[in-house]
Amino acid sequence: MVQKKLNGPPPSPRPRGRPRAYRPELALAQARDAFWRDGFAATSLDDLSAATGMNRPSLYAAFGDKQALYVKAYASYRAEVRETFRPIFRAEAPLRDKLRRILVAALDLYSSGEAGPRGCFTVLTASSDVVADPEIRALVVEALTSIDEGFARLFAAAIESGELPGDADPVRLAHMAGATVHSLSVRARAGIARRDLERLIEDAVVTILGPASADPSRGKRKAQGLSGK
Amino acid sequence: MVQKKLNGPPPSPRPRGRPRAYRPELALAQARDAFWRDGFAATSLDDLSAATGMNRPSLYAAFGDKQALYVKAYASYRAEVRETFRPIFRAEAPLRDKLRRILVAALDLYSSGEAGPRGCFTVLTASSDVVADPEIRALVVEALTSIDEGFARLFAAAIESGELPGDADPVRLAHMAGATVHSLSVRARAGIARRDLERLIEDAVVTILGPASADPSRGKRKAQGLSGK
DNA sequence: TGACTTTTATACTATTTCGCATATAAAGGG
DNA sequence: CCCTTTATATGCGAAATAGTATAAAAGTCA
Repeated sequence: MVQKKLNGPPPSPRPRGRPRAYRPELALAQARDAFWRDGFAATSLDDLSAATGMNRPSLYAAFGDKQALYVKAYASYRAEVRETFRPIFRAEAPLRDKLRRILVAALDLYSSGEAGPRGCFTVLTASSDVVADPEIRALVVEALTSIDEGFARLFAAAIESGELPGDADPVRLAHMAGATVHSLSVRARAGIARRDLERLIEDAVVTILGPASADPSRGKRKAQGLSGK
Repeated sequence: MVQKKLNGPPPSPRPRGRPRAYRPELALAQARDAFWRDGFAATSLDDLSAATGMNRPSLYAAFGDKQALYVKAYASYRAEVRETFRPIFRAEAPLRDKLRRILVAALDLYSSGEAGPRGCFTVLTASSDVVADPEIRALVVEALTSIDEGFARLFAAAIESGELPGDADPVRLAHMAGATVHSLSVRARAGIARRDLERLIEDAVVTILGPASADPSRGKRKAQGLSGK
């Protein structure tokens, strides 16, 4: 019985012509790395061609012109960052540990890069191009908002669970956590030593949540910088 | 009595050749604005020529090549920023007002720019070029350090004067104030509304110094987020 | 096998970019 | 009035850059 034409979409329908010599997702990640390091203007198509292993006509066929490729690369960065942080934000853990883990994960991300730490694509690379390109600006605003909202949800949940006092202002705390993330990004890219950045993280945790109780057996922590507005 | 040759340096000795058609300081400021807006790579010599009104040979004679001009432009930015903030840091005022004024002055600076807000040259433009140029990196590290140290001195003086409790940690508070500045810069350049950024400033002041006392007649403010290392 | 389809590889063009060579302009000195 | 000095103006040229035309390659389908 011939069933070829009756099948739904097979797992791999093998397209008609010559097969691709690259994997689109991988190539996009490599282009993203190049843009992330050098920015839009300083990354030439030759650089992108070398980074992806694709020649220019293939780049154009796959992603469009340089501008379109940049937008796609940045969007892929954002998607990957979301995937990285979602489980950390959702993890079951005490608020203080969770906040610290989030900031350390951000630091890890910003410190990565073979040719030196790159900071955050949103904060450094894309923000620079914001003046020239409204599409990038919209993406950057969305990213900044999303950071704040993630932290605000975190703190709101902590109020709900009693880990923060009821009169704490989640938006205010989220602003400061977001500012810490931005600052980590800038400092990491400047090459500030990791030890100093870990110190910054501790300073932020203490400032946002108050000093850790010396005696964990006491149910109520010394809450500082929490209430008000 | 002929005294021409005996005089010390006259106020304007009139140099020998054809007089300059530009004022070096002004031209440098205009080049700085161009770099500030678009970054190193995206600013061409034609752009710089148009911005300064100088043609390229004059640019080279006055400032050297593009790289050297960039470094000089960034250095001039730093010098101007220092001049702007020195009096605000030194002003005689309550700590809370002073901190707020500093942050508002930063916001004003970052919001400036004819073609949209530019953020901080250090945080956005120069940081992007840090990966490629060690000289820029050194300047950026110096700038970041200088921000932290300025705030740390401010808080240390406040401890000295009794405005902050003796066990407050000036470096920790300075880290958070610096982070607020970095965050303001990023958000301003992204085009976040000024109202929201003023809210961020208030949130930072409250988080760093604790909520303002509702009753100023009481000598001791409710100190929050202040003590502890 | 041979027509068809899609991708890759090479080479090309038009433009931009940086840096500089050369010629001209505007001042002072003797 | 001519020479020297310094700056400006024009424009050249080599290299880089973005984007594309064209042809070869590597598959499928019948």
